[in-house]
Amino acid sequence: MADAPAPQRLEPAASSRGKRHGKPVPKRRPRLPQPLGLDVAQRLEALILDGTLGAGERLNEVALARSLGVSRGPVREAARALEKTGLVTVIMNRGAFVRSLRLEEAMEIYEINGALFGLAAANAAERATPAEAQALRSLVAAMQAAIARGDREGFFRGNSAFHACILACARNREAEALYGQLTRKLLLLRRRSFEQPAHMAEANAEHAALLEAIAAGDAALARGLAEAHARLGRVRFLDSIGHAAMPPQPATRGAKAHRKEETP
Amino acid sequence: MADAPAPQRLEPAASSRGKRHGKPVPKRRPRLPQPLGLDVAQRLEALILDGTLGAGERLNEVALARSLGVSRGPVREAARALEKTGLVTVIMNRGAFVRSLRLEEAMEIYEINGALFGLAAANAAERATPAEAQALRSLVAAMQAAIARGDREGFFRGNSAFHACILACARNREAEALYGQLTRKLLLLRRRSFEQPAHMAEANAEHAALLEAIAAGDAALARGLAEAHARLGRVRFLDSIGHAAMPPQPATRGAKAHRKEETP
DNA sequence: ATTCTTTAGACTGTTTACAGTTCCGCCCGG
DNA sequence: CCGGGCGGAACTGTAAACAGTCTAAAGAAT
Repeated sequence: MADAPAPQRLEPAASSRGKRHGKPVPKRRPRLPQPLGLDVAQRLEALILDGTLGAGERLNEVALARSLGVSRGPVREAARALEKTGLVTVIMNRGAFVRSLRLEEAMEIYEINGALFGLAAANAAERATPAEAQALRSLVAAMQAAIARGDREGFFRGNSAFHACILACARNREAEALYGQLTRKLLLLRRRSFEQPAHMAEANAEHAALLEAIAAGDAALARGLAEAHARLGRVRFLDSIGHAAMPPQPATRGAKAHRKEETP
Repeated sequence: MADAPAPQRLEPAASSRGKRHGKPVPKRRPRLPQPLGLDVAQRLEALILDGTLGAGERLNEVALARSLGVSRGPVREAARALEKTGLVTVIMNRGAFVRSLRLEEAMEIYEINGALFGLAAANAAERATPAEAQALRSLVAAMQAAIARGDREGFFRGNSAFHACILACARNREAEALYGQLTRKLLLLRRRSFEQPAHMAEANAEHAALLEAIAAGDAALARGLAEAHARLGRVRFLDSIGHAAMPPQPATRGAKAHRKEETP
């Protein structure tokens, strides 16, 4: 009995909109150039990938609306958008739930990402400009420096930038968007990138080889290296979480999860 | 100023809900098991792929809502969902427009589809059951029959089923969904599949070879054949529309399109 | 005649209100 | 003691109302 049977409330009192002194987020928004729903969606996505909204948690429309200072409409739109990107699941008459990525699905996404990355690398080898190749080179150097000083976060950022840069070199906007979306989805599982130093060094060596293949214009080699990198990245990920299944159930913080919390 | 300064709104015909004698679809819907927005999205998608909603046309929320017998909320949701799938573009304060796929984007999608299909074929070679192989075989036979009797529609259905079956054999739900989505998006461009008989025969020969590779469990060969099939399919598509650019602009029917109709 | 300004209209973005459903606790009968 | 209806609260789905924006046509000035 971790919590009282009382209904969970994000806001304690919150009787109505009559009082004006304690309201948390009633601030006027200064002419947003984009629809509110999009903004809300981005914020919700950040909240989810950030872990503030735990896996399996329900997105209470009214609570979120009050918390974000908007009405339910944009929140609904945002939830539906996030459903399309796969971050939440919507069930009729029950609401939107933060999706918990099963390991199996993550493996599927890794496969797709590998194919996409291989395609991008091959294209990049044929189409990348010298400037882009140089950018890749400096990114690899930056990652090496991050590894040397044990900067996991820096490595993570460099890694993301490196992959994104290759996708950009491929001149395939669709693939670029798709890859970004899938990669974000993977973040559902590995909340925080806590790679081991050995892993980082290994990955960056692969990066260097791939970069050279691209710079040399060898599409076939680049593709092979990229696919191998994706496969090895998957293996490294599995290794970093214990090599075996380890379903993400022990991580569910029971404090927030008090209902059945199933996400079919 | 007690007298109405200007509160009286002159009724611009067909604006308010004053008249309702000619309402086309006010019928009560019998408890739909899915949210209305989803249903509306599916109907809109059909309308778009069907060509009823021409390229570049604006989706008038109120008109569509009345026409479908629902309110604007679900229509908005549907439009946003279709935006996520890439069938429409939404512009702030201007509305949702049926997207016209440029040839360049279609080529990008063809590339992605090729990578995805290659991945699926390789997996299928390793994981397909004998029953599934048999299903593929009968599909190829059915397509052959359709070709023999000049049944373009039948061939098209068989072709879709064949590809979908391979994706299903790959045991990668994510890839399956993605492939379907991308393929549907391609339908924006080639409204009606009017392949030439020679094209159909060529494609089916490739199907047969691919099928054999999958049945034999040769993943590498299957992947190569699948990717080649995708590439050749792209070439055939280009050939069937004139081999050159031919931008899809002449299709804008002026009757419905009275504005500038640009879709950036 | 042409161009700039004004002004009305239509439509989208957002909010608010209502109806139906689901879920939880509670009471009652076995 | 336990299982099964029963009522109420909370929440979602949907509809309608409100407010701001963009478009476009009409009028005035050059």
